Amino acid sequence: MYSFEKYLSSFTSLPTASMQALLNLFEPVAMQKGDHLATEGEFAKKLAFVKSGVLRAYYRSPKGEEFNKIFFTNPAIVGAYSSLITGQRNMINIQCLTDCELLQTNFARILALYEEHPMVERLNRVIAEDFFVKKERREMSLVMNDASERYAMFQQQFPELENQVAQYHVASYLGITPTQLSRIRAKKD
Amino acid sequence: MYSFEKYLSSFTSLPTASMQALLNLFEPVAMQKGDHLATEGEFAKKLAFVKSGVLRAYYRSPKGEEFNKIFFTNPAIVGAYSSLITGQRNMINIQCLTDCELLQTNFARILALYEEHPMVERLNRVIAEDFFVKKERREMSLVMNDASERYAMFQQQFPELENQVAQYHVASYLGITPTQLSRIRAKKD
DNA sequence: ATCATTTATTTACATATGTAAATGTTCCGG
DNA sequence: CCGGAACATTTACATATGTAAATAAATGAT
Repeated sequence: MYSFEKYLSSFTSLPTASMQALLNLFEPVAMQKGDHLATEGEFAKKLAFVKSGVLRAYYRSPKGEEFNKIFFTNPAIVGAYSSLITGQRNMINIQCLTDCELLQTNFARILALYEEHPMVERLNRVIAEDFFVKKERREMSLVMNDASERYAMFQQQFPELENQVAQYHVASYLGITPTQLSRIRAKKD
Repeated sequence: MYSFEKYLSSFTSLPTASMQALLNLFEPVAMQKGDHLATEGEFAKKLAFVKSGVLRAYYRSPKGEEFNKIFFTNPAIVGAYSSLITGQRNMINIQCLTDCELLQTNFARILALYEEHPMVERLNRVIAEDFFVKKERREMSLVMNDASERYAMFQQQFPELENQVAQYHVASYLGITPTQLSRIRAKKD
């Protein structure tokens, strides 16, 4: 398991005092399978680091269909990022697919560090940029690759995950129905 | 036409000196239809503001097919953002679809302002976050909406644009073939 | 262990979209 | 203006994927 500190350091190095100030904001939280970390319509407040377990972010269409957007496993930062940074109402849901151990804080507390610890703001920017790049890769693959290619990529990007979450969650992530995922799997053999 | 300064101010307010320092980095450039502002495989350097004209960002698949990712019209900031911020080789192409007037600079010159003008770094973060939110909306619509819904959304988001660029560019943006776009258009009447 | 519930696969059919080729249309350079 | 090139639409057919329902398999609670 990657530690939070090690994960943060992989983005940009922080003065020890700033790193400590930042780490101190987070407290351990145990969540259960099915629990939500963020719900659409709210104003998002929480940001967390995934120590263990699996979460998903998903949209819901007006008709109530759910669309999985991304999975989170250690190490990852999880939160309704768009809502946190814009202050707008949150449009996504974040839910534990297994029991999870998180390190959690209120995002406002991080913002409050900016003045005294400018490198925290820089870290935040670097993380935002990293999110951006990952999102770009996913967008690219949604347009350029067909479902069976995306399935192969999913297996590479999240090895093991296929055994930890329901097939229909994977299908939803790939943008297809469980039926179609079954067909793709059947064809591979 | 939105001015660059007004556009920047819409993100976050900057001290006059910082705004001036930033604006001074940019110089007017006239580009012709077909010219490229960024090409895949390079290390991106340029960042520009669109004063007039239309540009597209597009990927190319290994087989050489092109996939339009987004269009840029006034007011917008255009550049191979992922490459600029990560320093990795650029994966996208940015091309003028009409003659364009831009305000252009070398991204490194903006980074060089960070120490003396911390608000420029903040502005940059805010813009990165805005990109992120927009990208999220697009990703969402690629999964949740079918092509004919995406077409309607495109018409809303880029009114006028349909008359300025070739139909197959719009089709590529929607993730469908020109044939399919024709069918969708035919069905509307 | 057993049974009920959830999840996965399969089947049959419907629809959206792709491909390739033919046909129309628009646009631009001479 | 003309004629060719680029673009758009249409047609016919192929394929990917969706929907709904039946069946099979896995899982979890008692």
